Amino acid sequence: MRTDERIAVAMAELLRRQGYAATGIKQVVEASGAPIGSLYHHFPRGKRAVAEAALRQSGAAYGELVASLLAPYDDIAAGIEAAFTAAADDIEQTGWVNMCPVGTVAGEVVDVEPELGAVAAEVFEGWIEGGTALFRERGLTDDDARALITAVISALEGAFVLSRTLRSRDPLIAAGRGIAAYARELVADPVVRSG
Amino acid sequence: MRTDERIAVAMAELLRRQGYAATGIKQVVEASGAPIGSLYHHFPRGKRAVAEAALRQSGAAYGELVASLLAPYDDIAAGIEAAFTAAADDIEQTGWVNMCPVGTVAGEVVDVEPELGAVAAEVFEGWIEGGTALFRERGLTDDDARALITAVISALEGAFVLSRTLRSRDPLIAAGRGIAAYARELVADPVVRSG
DNA sequence: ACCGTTCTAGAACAATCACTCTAGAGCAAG
DNA sequence: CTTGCTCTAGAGTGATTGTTCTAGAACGGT
Repeated sequence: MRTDERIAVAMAELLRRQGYAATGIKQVVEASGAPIGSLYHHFPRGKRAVAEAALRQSGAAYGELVASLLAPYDDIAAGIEAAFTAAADDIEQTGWVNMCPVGTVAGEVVDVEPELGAVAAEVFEGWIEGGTALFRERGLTDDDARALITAVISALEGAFVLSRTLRSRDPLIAAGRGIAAYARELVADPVVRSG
Repeated sequence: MRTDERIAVAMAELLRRQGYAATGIKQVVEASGAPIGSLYHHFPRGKRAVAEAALRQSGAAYGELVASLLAPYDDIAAGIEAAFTAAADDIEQTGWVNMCPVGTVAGEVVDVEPELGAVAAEVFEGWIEGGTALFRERGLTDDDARALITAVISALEGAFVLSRTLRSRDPLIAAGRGIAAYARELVADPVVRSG
């Protein structure tokens, strides 16, 4: 693995545990094994640039993970419930650490570090595009597919925060059941919206 | 308003914009008008204690707000959709600032400031208790009521992050529709779970 | 008037922050 | 062997962090 990748991975790992502001560049250096000089050689724009790389990298990985969880199911609702259950399993087994830093960092930086916020927005938009395509393949209209994946991601991000804070699988399970109900409703009664 | 309340309010305002770690005690002092000495007189445990007070205070306020949005509706699903729509209106009108700091701070601090995380957990649990009671009054079983309010809060918190980051009402609207569908399903087909 | 307590006021402190700088290691090309 | 470039290496920089300290203002009870 290249040095800049090692740095980005270490940053992502720290971001998902403690967010952006609380993560020091010295911590990243220590965790990655790279010296400070190397970090600033590979990322001349400093901490912000490292965080952007970390967000893009783990955003892509996490998007693929969710897609791979949903893909095996022809029944959209079953796939959604399975994905949320898998998330609950994972978060419990890893000691209630978030799977993905994007949600945490996004909430923290949108108003204070606009460039980082823009990267988080790109990641979210990528997930929405991917999910929309997936659900359209399963027969939903474009509008319904987009609304559904948006609800999936919203519920997943929020349930992660609650499950992590409460140290309980319940929020992820409840959120999964909830959005699965939405999926069933959309499959049964497609909504055609204007605009 | 008492000095310690002014300090907590100023802290809450900063927390919901930039989170815990990025908020400096000097910023709180400046925003509240109180001198540093006063702050450490009222909060001898420092920044952490101020943040705890801010979380409890705005947690209570926000819980009442959501309850007051749901209460007028006999139809649970209609109430949920209305609450999410109201949230979308608010966040758009205030320039995409989060309504409540609890979600942002929770994600940031659970693993790094356990006491603050515990306070966030208390707030979430309070919301869940209140919502469970409300939905039970509307005829749901205890388990269904608890699962539904947990899904509501999860989806609301997550959709806030997405709406704020994407500068769009869509996530809050989609999440509201989604959880409303869950409510309709629970009203039509109550699930009795064992355990 | 006097005392004790509560609260205001901000200068000062060590620690930590993101970052810069200089020096040299490693390597490929000529 | 020399040259030029990429990357490693970490000591050092000024600014900022949360917190402490000392001094005095304000106030109620006697």
